[in-house]
Amino acid sequence: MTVALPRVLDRAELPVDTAELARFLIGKRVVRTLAEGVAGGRVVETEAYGIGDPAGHAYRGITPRIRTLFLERGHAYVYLAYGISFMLNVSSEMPGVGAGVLIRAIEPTDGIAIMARNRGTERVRDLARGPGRLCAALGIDRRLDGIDLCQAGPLWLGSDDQASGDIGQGKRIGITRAADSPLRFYVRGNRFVSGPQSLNR
DNA sequence: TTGGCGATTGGCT
DNA sequence: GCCAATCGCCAAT
Repeated sequence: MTVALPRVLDRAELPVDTAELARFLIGKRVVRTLAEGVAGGRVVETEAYGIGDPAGHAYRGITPRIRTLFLERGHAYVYLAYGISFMLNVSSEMPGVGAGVLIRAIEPTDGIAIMARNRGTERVRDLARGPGRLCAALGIDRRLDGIDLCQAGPLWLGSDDQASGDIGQGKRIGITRAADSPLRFYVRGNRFVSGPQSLNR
């Protein structure tokens, strides 16, 4: 089943601060347009990698790979982690400043059959629970690095279609530097959020 | 030119 | 819970 498509988010709506943007994106929609149809869902988990963050990829300055993290807020930064999984980030600050928000999980709403095929599983809960799974489900790779997410196209951000629920905040997952900063945001109790249950209450 | 490493995942114990 | 898979990047040689 497919829900009516949301409105494309306007860049002016996006908070400039990285942590604020990470919280703002909870409940928004990620929409992927593929040859087979539209796929996507509601954002239920994000992490902020802000200015001067030792865990952020931009910490050591700009390089060719992370160039898109320095684009004006609302652009995609896609990279390959562990040689296995792609990660989708939303650039989050003013042009020339390197920072972003990692989209860690979405609650599938559209194109579930497409995502199931891309993921090789029928279990809806497992389609996009985790940043690598999310990219696999939506067919996101480096070809989408740098695209504008505030414009209708192959991948874009849409408005809320319902209240996002109670938002929790806690430590980020899977990092070693600055590991204790509470920069992860999630919908409390939502079963499409990744990580152990103990972190999602 | 090279070696160590990482914002993960899935399978096995 | 533990661990291997897998590869692009980049700091250091």
